Amino acid sequence: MNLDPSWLARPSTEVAPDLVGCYLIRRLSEDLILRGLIVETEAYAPGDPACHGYRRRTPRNQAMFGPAGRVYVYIIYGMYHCLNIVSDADGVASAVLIRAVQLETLPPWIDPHQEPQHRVAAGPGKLCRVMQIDRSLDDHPLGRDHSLDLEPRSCEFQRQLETGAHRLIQTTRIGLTKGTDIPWRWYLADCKAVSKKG
DNA sequence: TGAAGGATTTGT
DNA sequence: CAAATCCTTCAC
Repeated sequence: MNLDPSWLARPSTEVAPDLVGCYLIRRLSEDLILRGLIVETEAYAPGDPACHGYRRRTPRNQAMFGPAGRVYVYIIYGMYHCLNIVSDADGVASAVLIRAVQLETLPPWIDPHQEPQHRVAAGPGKLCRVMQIDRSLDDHPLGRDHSLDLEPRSCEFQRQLETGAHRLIQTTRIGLTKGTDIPWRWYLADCKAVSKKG
């Protein structure tokens, strides 16, 4: 990972906005590496009724309680997977849901006629589908030697944020029944790859 | 052991 | 707006 590991060992509400603009790397083989610009994230943290770790540690959510720099992957609605980057200190149930990425290049099995490239990973379930992320990766570490990795923002992206050429919007999270009023969702303004507006 | 429900997506 | 679809969690 091109990021200092301690960078993720902060509260998810700090990590989530900082992850927007970073790259998610999926290494499927030597020849097939997918890179996606993270454009939308959500934070889940202790004391948050929507957090899977809100009640207690279970076999499903145990990865969230682990150290920062690993991933928490779960199945939702019986048919989609969602990818989280585990954050904060070891023992703290904290993670950042990656809700959307903008893929640099499409994997060869995706037909560009079916859907525009900027929409194929617009949504947490869709990005896991197109990047072939499932529960077999749950609790796996991020890193240069691993099938999942993270790269920091480019200098140019950072500068565009600072000059206002890119804007980060903070608002409420999507699809929840609890904690609906907590504004822990961040996305890149005017980005076509974001799952939903608002 | 059973039932309710869910951090979604898609099509009507 | 409702269905698809099944795993997890909690109650009895």
